[in-house]
Amino acid sequence: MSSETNLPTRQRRVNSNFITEIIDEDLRQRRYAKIVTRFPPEPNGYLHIGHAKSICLNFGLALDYGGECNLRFDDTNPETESIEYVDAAKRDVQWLGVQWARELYASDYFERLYEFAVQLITDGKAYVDSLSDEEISEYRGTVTQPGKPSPYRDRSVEENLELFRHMRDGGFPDGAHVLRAKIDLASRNMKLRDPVLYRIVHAPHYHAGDAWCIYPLYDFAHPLSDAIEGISHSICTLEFENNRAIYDWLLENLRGKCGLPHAPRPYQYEFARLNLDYTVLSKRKLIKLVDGRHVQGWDDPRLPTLSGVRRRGVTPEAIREFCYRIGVAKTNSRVDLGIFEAAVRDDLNHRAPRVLAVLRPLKVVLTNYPGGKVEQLEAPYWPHDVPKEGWRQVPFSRELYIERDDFMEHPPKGFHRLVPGGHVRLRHAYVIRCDEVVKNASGEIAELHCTYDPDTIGKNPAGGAPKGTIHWVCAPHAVKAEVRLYDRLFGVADPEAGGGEFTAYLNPASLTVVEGYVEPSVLQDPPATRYQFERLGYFWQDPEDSRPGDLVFNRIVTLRDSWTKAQRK
RNA sequence: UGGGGGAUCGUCUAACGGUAGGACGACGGGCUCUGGACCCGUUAGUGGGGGUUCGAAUCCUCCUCCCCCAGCCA
Repeated sequence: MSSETNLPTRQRRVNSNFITEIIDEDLRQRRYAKIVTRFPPEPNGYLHIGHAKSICLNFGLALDYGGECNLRFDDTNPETESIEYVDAAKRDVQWLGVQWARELYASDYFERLYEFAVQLITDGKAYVDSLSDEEISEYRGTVTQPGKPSPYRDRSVEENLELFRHMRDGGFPDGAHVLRAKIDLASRNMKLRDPVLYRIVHAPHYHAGDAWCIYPLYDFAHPLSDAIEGISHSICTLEFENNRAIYDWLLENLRGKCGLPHAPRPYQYEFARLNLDYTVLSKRKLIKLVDGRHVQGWDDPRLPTLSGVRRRGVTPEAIREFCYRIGVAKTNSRVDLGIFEAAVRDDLNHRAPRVLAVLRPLKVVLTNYPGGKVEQLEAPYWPHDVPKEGWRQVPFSRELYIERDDFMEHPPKGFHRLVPGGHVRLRHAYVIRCDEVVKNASGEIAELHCTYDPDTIGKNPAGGAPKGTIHWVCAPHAVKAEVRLYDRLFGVADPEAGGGEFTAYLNPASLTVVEGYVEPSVLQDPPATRYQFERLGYFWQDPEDSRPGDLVFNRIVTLRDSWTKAQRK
């Protein structure tokens, strides 16, 4: 299977899909000198991993085919857009590790777009309509009934030109007139029933300032922006399939005019947007979660926003790998969260040094260990299967903390951890035996009295290897830390299904905060270090809230856990 | 009831008239001072009916189901 990319499949940023096939054919036919794509966010919300799919696709194709990809802000609606979102989007795109050829704004084309509109009017292909928005809606008909022409549809070119100029000059209030394409009121495609091209909005624009009081709509601005930039392949999502007819109509009527080349021209292709289990990927719903204080901001680590997953600790490489794995197609689909988590774990497994931390401490006293003694044990950062080297010292003394879950007074079958009278290996340290369970007045387990076997560093005791190894932290040296345990944001796979308000399905346990202990070596590390807390998961310090004397860790993702899985059966 | 799209293992995705493959998962085994990782194996799919063909996921036909379209949002 030869390809125009000349790249072996494994080195491609984008798995072959229906779009790469189109590009291969276009290149074979020499329709374009090079491929040019664009990522066109509207700056009215934060980017999320659905956008990451589009970013990886558009920038990935540019890389694979030696073309280029622009970052273009599709900013034609002054009432919802702001510079905050532009800055956030740029930050997120850069963080993802892609590089745009040019940073562009549709609003920079407003003057050219105006000229295109005048050209359409001059050609008798657009007219100023003075119906109200309700009337326009009525006149448009329904999916089964054709629309009927507005009484203003046959205004003269001169009158249209005059009116349109006055629209621009500010002579009319909002909604008084619109500019419409003169296409076909009876079209089976509703989008073609004389779509509105311009509306009057007396509002300043965050980028264009107060230069305009008329603004183009997406259907007008987008294809022409593509054409201005020399885009070859304009990739968008499935819900724009019907809009493609307007896209083509505009470019066919304007190509070769107003400075646009006759050829080549861009073509639009649509792929299925990403849906991910247990979360929502729609700007409207994300805004609602943020504004409704269901989460603590756009960068809340539970959110699927790029700023959220970044703060959570997920790396851009993991996001890109995820996008590579899920592929691109036209089928509406919903991706299993497991695919995302697997990509995150695969990335972190080779990136994160292992350290010991205890989230729900249970004190262990080693009754046969000398009171004032402290040993420094050498512990490797990496397991045998990760080809990296490095060690740190971990202190060991008479009092330790272990995980409460790692001790059971009445264990079920198959429990390989500490039990009364049983042995267990302390990771990188000794084998201990539990001699006594000490309880408080209310009958809860307060601490464990154990004895250690001094001859078990690096070797097994005479009685044979214990069944389990558990993690621990030396009590007098333990570093206290707040640990934020994140779980899925919603309790159901598809919060948008089933009717009702989607916020009703929010998972009340999406955030659990515990006070735990981490081994003291982490104090020596750069704060952005990502760790595996052995047997618990991957963690890093929260970039916003963690302080040198007041550590806060986020759980990025858990480890696969075949024990609890087996327990459920 | 109109138009535009889409249907392949549980999930995502390949195949371009010639052995239905991969990833995630699940299941079983191995290894292991992490119940992690890794290794091996197994499971499991072409929505349905006709037709063309030596041969069909792929071409034709009928049907079913799903998504999108009646914003002066994108």
